[in-house]
Amino acid sequence: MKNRTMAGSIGAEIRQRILDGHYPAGSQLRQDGLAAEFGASRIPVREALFQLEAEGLVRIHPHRGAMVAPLSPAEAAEALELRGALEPRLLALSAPRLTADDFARADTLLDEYAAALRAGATARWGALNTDLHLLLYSRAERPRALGLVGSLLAECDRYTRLQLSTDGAELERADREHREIVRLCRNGHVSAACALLVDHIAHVAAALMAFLGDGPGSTKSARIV
Amino acid sequence: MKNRTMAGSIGAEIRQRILDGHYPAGSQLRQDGLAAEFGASRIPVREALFQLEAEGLVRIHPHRGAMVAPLSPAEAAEALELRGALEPRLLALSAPRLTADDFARADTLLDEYAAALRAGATARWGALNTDLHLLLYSRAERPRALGLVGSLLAECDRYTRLQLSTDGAELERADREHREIVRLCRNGHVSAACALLVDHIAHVAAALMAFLGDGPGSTKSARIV
DNA sequence: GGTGTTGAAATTGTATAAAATCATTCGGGC
DNA sequence: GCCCGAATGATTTTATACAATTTCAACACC
Repeated sequence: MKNRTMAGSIGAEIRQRILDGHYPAGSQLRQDGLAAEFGASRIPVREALFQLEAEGLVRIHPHRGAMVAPLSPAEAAEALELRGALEPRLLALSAPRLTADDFARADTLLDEYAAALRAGATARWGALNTDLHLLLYSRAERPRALGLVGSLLAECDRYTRLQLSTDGAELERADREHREIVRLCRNGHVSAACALLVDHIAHVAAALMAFLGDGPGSTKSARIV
Repeated sequence: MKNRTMAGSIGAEIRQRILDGHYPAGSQLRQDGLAAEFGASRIPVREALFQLEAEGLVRIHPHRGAMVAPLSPAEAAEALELRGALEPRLLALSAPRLTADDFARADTLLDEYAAALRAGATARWGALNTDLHLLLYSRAERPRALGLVGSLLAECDRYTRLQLSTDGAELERADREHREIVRLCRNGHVSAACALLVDHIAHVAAALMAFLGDGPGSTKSARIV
């Protein structure tokens, strides 16, 4: 446990379980049960839930408890819209300042990504994707925007995980685009990298919308929630 | 008190006091003192502080307490950058859907603004500015972006309040631009309104940066923090 | 048969009190 | 004289206990 406070570590664990799908979307998160599960009191659990609500992963209704934020096409679209508005700006600021160590770490992430791709380990993909994107923006010196994009990436991972259970071809395309973005950044072609990033996010959005619209269920929200 | 929970009303009150300057930037917020001040326990105070930290108005260091988020030119610049990235998109989506009632309410806000301007009541200005901007974006159907912009507007108000103590001319310019934006939206000139909004935010940013740089103190951060 | 009401059970919100952590200060050693 | 370390004080963090609110179900009533 690297977190100094219990609320922080509990929050990190709950976040992980939400992203893993261990706590399904829309399910109630009872403070008492969580407290018993973590061997703690309800107060650090409450604080963890508040933090997760700020990140958008949990919804809290006063006197009615907390639930895992439901998945809806509208919210996925909004999250991807925000990513499309913010990430290119961050990349434009950060790319010229990326160091050799940063690119080395990016290569490592890309290799891990490819390994997970061959192994079919979709569980690792979400974290790797988030780490790569945040690494590319890390030199922008925009801490608030960076934290916000981190939350958005986590939220998008929840939807992408659904999508990947039926369609794995998107992963290869994402891998190619990631490699190309890194390559363009390394060679100093910042504006080209940003343009490709815009396409990348737009394509993820389009594919996800197509998937959410053509889901096996009859109605969209019913299938997802 | 319209809030259903005590933590909510305490949070609203603390937020108001931060925006009013009643709790100055960088000052410690002791849970015990706040609890005594509100006649409540420390737990709802804690939850209120967590919520305010998510909005960016409060910084919490584990085991070291909470403080009002300090003011720095870098953070002001980032907040205005984010506003510049988000608000035009929201206006483009919302403007075509604004109703007659919305415009009537906008006129009311503009009149109140003008009245406050004549009376020299800069205290009212922040809330009116926030309300007007959020009203213009309210039909975009982007709840997450709207909440985020609300937080950014609140944060910007803290800096603008500083600036207005020495320079009141900016208020008139803002008033003119607000009226023009509303007029363009009402007449269906959405893209022109968005372009003016971009200029509006850019000008606020430039004026604020000039003020923060030319402050009476020698160094920038020392004067502000 | 449908609807409104009333009661109990469960869950959340709050208060009080104990435990852990951090900053400070005083004393001792180099 | 200056730096390092332990005790002290304050503050946060967590646990336990209590109060307020909501929800669900049974039941009377229209």
